[in-house]
Amino acid sequence: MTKGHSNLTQAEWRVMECLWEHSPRTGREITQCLTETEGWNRSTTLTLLSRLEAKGAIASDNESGKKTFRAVLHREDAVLHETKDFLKRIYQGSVSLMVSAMTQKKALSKNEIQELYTMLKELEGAGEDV
Amino acid sequence: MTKGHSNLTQAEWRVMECLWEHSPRTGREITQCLTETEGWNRSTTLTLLSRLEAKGAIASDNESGKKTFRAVLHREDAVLHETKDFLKRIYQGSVSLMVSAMTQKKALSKNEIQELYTMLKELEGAGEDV
DNA sequence: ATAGTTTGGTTACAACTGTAGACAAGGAGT
DNA sequence: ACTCCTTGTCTACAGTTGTAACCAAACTAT
Repeated sequence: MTKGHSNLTQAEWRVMECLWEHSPRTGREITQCLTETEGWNRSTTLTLLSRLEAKGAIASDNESGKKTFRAVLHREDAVLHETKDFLKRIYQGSVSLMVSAMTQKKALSKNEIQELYTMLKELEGAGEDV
Repeated sequence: MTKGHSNLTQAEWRVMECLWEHSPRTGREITQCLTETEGWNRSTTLTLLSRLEAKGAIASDNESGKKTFRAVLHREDAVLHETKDFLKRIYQGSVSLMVSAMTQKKALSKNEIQELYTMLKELEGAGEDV
């Protein structure tokens, strides 16, 4: 799998996005959200929710009769994990290699470059005095 | 799928790496390479080779009795495709978002940052007069 | 020619994914 | 209490992926 081991699948990722956006949420809200954005059948979303709960990525609370789901896995962590995994697989773990490859292929817009540059300039500056 | 549509799977990617390193190559060389690096059974590699050929990512030549395989899909293209796909999935397509996320999580070494910065500085310079 | 070794192809199979129908428990309206 | 809707669980199923055993053609050394 573009994925490794306990990574999220693409479909699961979509569910998480939905929960990260706003958590906790009722099943109704989640299924609705994904029916709209992905055209999924209610069951599909529910199944994904189970799988995610099994994986420990989300949890459900059932207090007061109303069941709600909430993300346990933090977006940042998932993102970082996925990113590292990706970089390792394709670029031996190096971001610079990636950026280099992209620029070579002219896959970065002027804007992107500019933005990146500015960001790094700051980092460099901040880094000086550490 | 961590993958979109006609993307390479992780295992397939490994086979391609092997072929990209040096192409064309005989089945023997490839299976050997992957047995060493991945511990795969000969058959496993052969199966992957078939699948890759079916996908059109590689091709085989059988002239002079000796069969050889060669990469058809170029590494750069595969890499670019995979990268775009990844960025879209996780960072709405933005590299800067990615770098930003990584720095926030302190997932970039000083070196990486330095390297990136230098690279971009040049790009910026080159960009001026386009 | 014969037997053993390479080598490639075919088939298999379990785990994982995407996707959803069927069913059951809990509420709401009458 | 009875029926209808809502909501969650279970089951299913086809396609993909990782992994490999098995078989047959080719090749090699006697």
